[in-house]
Amino acid sequence: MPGVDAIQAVNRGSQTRRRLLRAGLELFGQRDYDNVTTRQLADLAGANLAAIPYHFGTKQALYQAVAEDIVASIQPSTRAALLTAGRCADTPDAGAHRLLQALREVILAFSHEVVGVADARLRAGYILREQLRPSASFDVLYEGFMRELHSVMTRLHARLLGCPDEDPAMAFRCQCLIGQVLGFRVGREVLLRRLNRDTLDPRQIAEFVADTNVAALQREIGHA
Amino acid sequence: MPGVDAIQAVNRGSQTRRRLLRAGLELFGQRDYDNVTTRQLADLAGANLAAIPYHFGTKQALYQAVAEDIVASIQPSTRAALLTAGRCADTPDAGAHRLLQALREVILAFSHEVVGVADARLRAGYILREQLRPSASFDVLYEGFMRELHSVMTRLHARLLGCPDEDPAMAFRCQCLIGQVLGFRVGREVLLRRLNRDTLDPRQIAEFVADTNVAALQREIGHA
DNA sequence: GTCTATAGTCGGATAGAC
DNA sequence: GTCTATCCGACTATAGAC
Repeated sequence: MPGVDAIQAVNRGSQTRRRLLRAGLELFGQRDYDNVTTRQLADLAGANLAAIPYHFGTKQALYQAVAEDIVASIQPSTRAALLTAGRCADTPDAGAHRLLQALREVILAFSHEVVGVADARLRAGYILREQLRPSASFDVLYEGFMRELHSVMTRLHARLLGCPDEDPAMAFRCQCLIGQVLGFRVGREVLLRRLNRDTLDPRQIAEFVADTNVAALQREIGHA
Repeated sequence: MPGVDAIQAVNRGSQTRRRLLRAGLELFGQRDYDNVTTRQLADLAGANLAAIPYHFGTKQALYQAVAEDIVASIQPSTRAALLTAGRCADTPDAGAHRLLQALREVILAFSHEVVGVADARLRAGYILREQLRPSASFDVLYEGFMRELHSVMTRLHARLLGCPDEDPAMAFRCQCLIGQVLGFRVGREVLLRRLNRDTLDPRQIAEFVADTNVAALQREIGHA
């Protein structure tokens, strides 16, 4: 049986670990890997420099642990929206209205993750950097989230437009849709300058993207 | 009058300078500022390490000179498309067909710059990094290209939809459009995995984005 | 203009006391 | 588990010969 001292030591250790992960998200979300020093990570976490090799082995391993943490902290509501939409796309007699509704929910959830939730800026920063220069963390992010998002959206589009799931045009449409959301994150500075503002309302962005795309699809289906 | 030797020295110097700029685009387009060393720049340019301080003063100054080079090397055809479209948006009696045609040309030109031309990947890499973490180079890029692109697209949309230029919704739409193109650059890895391919055809991307957006606008106008 | 050699700084990781 | 002290390597920029 472990003594009280040992248990306290374990708790202290796991808290240091958590604070290092938090500092990792904060710093790697804002700056490139090589622009973040182990000293900054340790300082921000209120930990000692040697705590990084101790808890993670290397700086690189801490960086990857942050990716796993990002995947693990995706909102349950987003997971639920993807699950519902996936089922909906698999239901043969689902009508256009229900498919569009599901797509709308997925876009809103994804937008919320990218521009809405508390750490959205940091997490999106980390993910975008991984996209520009994939490392081992990219697989974690892809398998943990992106693959399913892409797959569900593609199948919804295929059903709505009466195309096979494998039609490349469906993947292209889906890529455009994701790009629209990411554009508000990547091109944020440009948009702020254009609008002469210094903030953007995340909900407004999410609803704008969802509404314009759903409306466009509605017109496209009606027209066909 | 400068002697033959002096002229040859000047030529050699300006060629070294040009090769350093080229190496800068190559390396800063792929990696973050701090992930590129002056040694790598000098090696790739076939120049000496000390040539960087000599020609540019500092590594940072070389980095900024690359931004100016990017703006300067935007295709004349793209400049022409923007100019034509801007004039078109300012012509009070321009019909929807002409406005849509102009928009189409601008999207094609922009897509070509981002995914088509020879150094598109490198230039887009540089610009995307600047968007994620703006430095002094961001102003160069914004004033040299982005502002006009955004402005022209916004005005075209405003005319097409009968809204005032200042309507934030027009800027939002424009942002979505730009995001769609950038999405194929940023999310390239994800799309390739989804399609189980290892290349994408730039022309296909450009025409896909242009066609889907123009068609959607046509339906929207017809419907209103 | 170009080169070699070097100064000066800072980074990640380790060793070993507590 | 945490700390201090330290090693070793890599980087930018400069000095000064050619």
